Amino acid sequence: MSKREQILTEAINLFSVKGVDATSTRLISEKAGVSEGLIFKHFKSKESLLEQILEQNQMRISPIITSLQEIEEPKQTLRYCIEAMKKIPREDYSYWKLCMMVEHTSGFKNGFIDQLEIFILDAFKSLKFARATLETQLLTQSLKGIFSTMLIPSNIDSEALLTLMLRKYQV
Amino acid sequence: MSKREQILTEAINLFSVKGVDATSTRLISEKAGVSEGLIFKHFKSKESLLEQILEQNQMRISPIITSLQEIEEPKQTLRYCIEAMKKIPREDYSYWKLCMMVEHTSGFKNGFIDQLEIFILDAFKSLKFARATLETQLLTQSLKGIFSTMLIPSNIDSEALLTLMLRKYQV
Amino acid sequence: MSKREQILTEAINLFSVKGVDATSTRLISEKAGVSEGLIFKHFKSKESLLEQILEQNQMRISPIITSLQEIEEPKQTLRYCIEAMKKIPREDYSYWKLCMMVEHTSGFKNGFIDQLEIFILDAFKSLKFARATLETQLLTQSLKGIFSTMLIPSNIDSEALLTLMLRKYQV
Amino acid sequence: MSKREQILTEAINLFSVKGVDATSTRLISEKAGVSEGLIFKHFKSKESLLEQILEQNQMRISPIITSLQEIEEPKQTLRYCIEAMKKIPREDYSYWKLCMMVEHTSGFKNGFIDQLEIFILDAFKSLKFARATLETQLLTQSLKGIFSTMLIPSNIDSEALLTLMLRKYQV
DNA sequence: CATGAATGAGGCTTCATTCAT
DNA sequence: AATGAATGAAGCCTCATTCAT
Repeated sequence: MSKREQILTEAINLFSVKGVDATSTRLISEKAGVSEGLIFKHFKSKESLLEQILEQNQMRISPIITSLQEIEEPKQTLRYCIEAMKKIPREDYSYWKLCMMVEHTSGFKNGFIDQLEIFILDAFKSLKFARATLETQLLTQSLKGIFSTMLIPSNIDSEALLTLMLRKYQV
Repeated sequence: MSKREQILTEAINLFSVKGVDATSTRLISEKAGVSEGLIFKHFKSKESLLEQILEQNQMRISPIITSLQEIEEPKQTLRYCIEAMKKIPREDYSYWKLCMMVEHTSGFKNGFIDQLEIFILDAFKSLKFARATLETQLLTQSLKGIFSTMLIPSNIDSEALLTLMLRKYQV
Repeated sequence: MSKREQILTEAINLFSVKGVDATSTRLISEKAGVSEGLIFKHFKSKESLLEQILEQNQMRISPIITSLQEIEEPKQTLRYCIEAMKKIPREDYSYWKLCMMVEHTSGFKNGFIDQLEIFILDAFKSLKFARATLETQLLTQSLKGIFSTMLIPSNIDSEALLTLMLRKYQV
Repeated sequence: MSKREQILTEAINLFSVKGVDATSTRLISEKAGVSEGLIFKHFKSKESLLEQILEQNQMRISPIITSLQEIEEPKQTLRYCIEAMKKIPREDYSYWKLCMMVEHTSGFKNGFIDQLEIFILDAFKSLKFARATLETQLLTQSLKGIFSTMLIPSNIDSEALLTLMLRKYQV
């Protein structure tokens, strides 16, 4: 792993645990085992480091989106979306938690669940749900709630919640 | 409003908008129209200021809890819980948003919805739901998701989401 | 003990233990059980509080000086001076330690031993010591060294040192 | 002289003149011609800066100790100890004054004279003094008293005092 | 590519002091 | 005489960032 990548990795970890502002570039450099100056050589500024991290969105979600696009049956789409968060590799949790945290202070809106929204909407429409948009928003927000129990340590069995959800939507 | 209260008010506002770490005590003092030193006379430290804010939990939620306790019919309890967030005074939004944000970095867990959990659980049990605990967790997390759309600016009609939710639970 | 005196007492204690600069008026007020403002009502400023403390010099040393003045025999004077520090009441130790400390940073020079100097000089002169002045300075500085072992906790038996000194001067 | 050394030098000077607490890191940085932050890059904290200064003890005294160790004749040892303070380079005065001042508030005990103590004790023992320990303590404290007249501006001729002392001990 | 010395701005906090009550 | 709220200046320290090497 290149030094650049080490910095990225540690920054994500620290940002997601302590928050962006509470994480100093000094600490990042120490954990990454590089000099503090190198962070600025590679990323210009702390803010831009954060931006570049958040831009990893595409790269981290694309395999899941690709699979989604291949599904034709709307019910299956729905099931896939509800269970999608189970497919996230454990080492990406920090990244998605960071996305979640950032949503509160900046206008950023590219959490994991957000990106499933269009697929869910299409599925509901295909299934002739009255008020498909509203149904989409409801499911989306519910999934966000469940997703957060996966990212923040808690003693909630998120998989069980997803199973229950599947049954509710009969998919 | 006493100067102490002005400080509390401005701190909540700023914390909830910019985040705790990104809000300087200097800025709080300016917005509150007091000297910076006064913050520390009243609250000892920035950290303890945050703690004292978070302790307002009881005071801010008790009217709603009190009403809840008087309800006997479980279906009505459920309806009340689902619609509870509508009863939050607008001037408390910042406070609850702050609670939400804090959940991610500290272990703090007293968001608004969290406190409805026991009532929801009792209701589900009374209604003989199989897996009442799981149902409770699902509803709770869904409500959290919806609640966050109320606190973070978005173009989602949260009231409509709640209505839809009521219908789903047939209450 | 009046509140004014309580302030004085605690100020002396704290100054002598932590040093003047490291002792805050707030701490003094707390230990003295009075409000911080009262210190300034009585003493105008922290600096002036210190000055008023240091002015207690006369009051704290006069009984010893009085006895000294009544002695006619020079050898007895010498013995009295050497043993004088034994006559200091224990509750005055803090005061004299403070005097000692202050000597290093301000030009203040009224430590306990300093005030014996003229009597020692007279005695040496009466005893026809060659270089009476020099002898005086030597004895004075030696006594200062011994005195400091009384004021700063150490495992030196200062009384024994004084006895040895008496023997050296054959008084 | 490196910036780190400039900081050390100025810190010693200011500490010894105004006292540690009365010397601000800002002032040190200004006198040293560096930014205030650099002090903390090099020394972590003001307290640790002081500690690192006090640790210079060995470095500053070792040439004198080395010479002492080479002396075999006890009388000569005694003479050397009594006159040792004359061998201190003038630019070290501030350092030793600081050591002296610090003795009063912290438990620190490595003043210049303290380190001659074992040699003096050995000498007295070799010379078959009754109560060698007591004699040592007496001489030590006397020398401390004299030493302080060298470090604090006064119109006492400390060299003359030392000469007188030599004669008293007949060395 | 990588470091480490260096900086200026700003952060939290404490201080001595004042003033209305 | 006594308090407690309030202040402005200053203190120590950390931060993101730059630059020479």
